[in-house]
Formats: sequence, structure tokens, C-alpha cells
Amino acid sequence: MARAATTSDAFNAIAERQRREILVLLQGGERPVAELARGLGMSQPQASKHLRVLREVELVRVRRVGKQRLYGLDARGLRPVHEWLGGFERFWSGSFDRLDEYVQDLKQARREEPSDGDGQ
Amino acid sequence: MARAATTSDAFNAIAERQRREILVLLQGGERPVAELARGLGMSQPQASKHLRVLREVELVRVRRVGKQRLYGLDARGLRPVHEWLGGFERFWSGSFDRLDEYVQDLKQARREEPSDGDGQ
DNA sequence: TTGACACTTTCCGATATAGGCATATGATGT
DNA sequence: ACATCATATGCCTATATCGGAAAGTGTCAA
Repeated sequence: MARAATTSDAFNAIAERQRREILVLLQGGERPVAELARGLGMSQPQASKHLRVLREVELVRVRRVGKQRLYGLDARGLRPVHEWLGGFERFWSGSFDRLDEYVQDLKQARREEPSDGDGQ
Repeated sequence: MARAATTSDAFNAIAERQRREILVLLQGGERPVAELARGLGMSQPQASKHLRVLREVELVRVRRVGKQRLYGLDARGLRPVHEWLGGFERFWSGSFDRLDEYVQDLKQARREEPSDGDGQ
């Protein structure tokens, strides 16, 4: 097995820096492909490919306007990611750097004691 | 070029589901490798490899205790990721679903009007 | 030293990625 | 129909992944 497809979820899709940059540019509103490509200094085909990935995970939408294709942000797919990260917020927003580790250790010790071997 | 290394950032490191699950388990405190492997139903070598990746991007720390190696969370590396996502918060936390798109369109239109053709 | 335990690393294969370049598709204008 | 502009797709290569199986390192106990 190789790495999970970039199109398998938002996590994988945004792992690529250029894709992230596209999303940031799109915060400013819809943009045609060429403008995105220029703005990020990449070839047009490459931009298209990245946009395809973002489209497949539904982080962007397309709209045809004449010959152009306007890509727009659909950030809803980022919400679960943001929420997942939120679960870690408490670990950097305070005491959790040294002092609390103590408590962790204690909890850890108790966990170890019962020597059950299974739990949930 | 292939995909960026999983060890190149937190973004890439957490793209893998199992790695994310490890981090979640670690929220409950330090854990030895075998327990993580069991908890996630993966082989112990596989767990070790994932932990290596997480260690390289500094999302976890190790500590030896006898024969065991206790892995602990170091969530600070997730903060930039969380912050990056925060930039998109406004796009799902309100009106930005249909109505505001309008405004976007207008801004977009003005952007297009100057009909420059080349920027830099 | 020997053995058992906890973990790490190496070797292997299958897969799919990012990017370059060429080409195909599709809409517009004449 | 044809040329042109704006995008998309196909083909190619190098690379690195995840996973399994096996072998290596390091610690403790007798």
C-alpha cells in the first residue's frame, strides 16, 4: 500500500503547500485558473491538476463564465479538520508544558497498575 | 517529483489517519508503543514507524522507562496548522454560504474590468 | 552469558504522487 | 469552418510512501 490518495480527504488534500496557497488566494474571491497559476508561479496544467484535487474533496467549486472557469472557495470541508485540531488546543494554551505532565504521569501510573491487558 | 515527505511538516504528518489516531490516544497521556499498537489494531513495527514520523516533525517526544519507550504528545507543532485553518473560519461561521458570494462576485467583476492583461 | 522482552530498523513490493511537456476539449468571434 | 483563447487531460519519470516479514539494538533478570 502506498500513501492514501490526496483526494481521500481534506487532510490529504491540504498536505500540499501549493494547494494550501490556492485556498488562501481563493479567500479573496473567485479566480480563474490562469490567475491562480500566475499568482503562485506555477504552470497552468499544474494549477489545473491541483484544482482538480481540491474539487474532488469539495474544497472548491467551479463556475463557467465564458471561456473562463472561476474557482471559488468552499471551506466547509475544512471545518472537520479545524475541529480535530481544536481537540489539541488545550495542550498549547496553558500549563500543559511541564507541570501538567506530572499529572499525566500519575494517571499513567494508575493505568498501568491494574495490569488488565485489555480495556476500552 | 513525488509527494512531499511525510516528515516535511505537521500538515503532511497528520495526513495519515493512523498517525492522527495516535495523537488522539496520546491526549490521554504518555503511552508505550505496544499499547498504542494494540489500541489501534496495527502491528508494533508499523506503530514504531508512524511514531518515528511524528517524532521527526516533533509532534511527540519519547522517554525511556526500563525496556519501554513512553511516547508523549507535543502538540505545539499543531498550532500553526490550527491557525492556518482559523483563517477560513469566517467562511463557514455565518453568511458566507450564498449571500456573501454575491459581494465576492462584485469584487471579482471590478478586478476584471481594468482589462489590463498583464500584471507582474 | 544467556534468555526474554520492548522496540527499531532494514528489505521488499505496490502504488500514486508532483511536475514537465504535448495534446485534447470547449467556448467565442469572424 | 476556422483560429484563438482558457482549461483540462494524457503520458512520462523519479521518488517516497505504507505495510508485512525478518533481523537488529538495547534493557533487565537470573
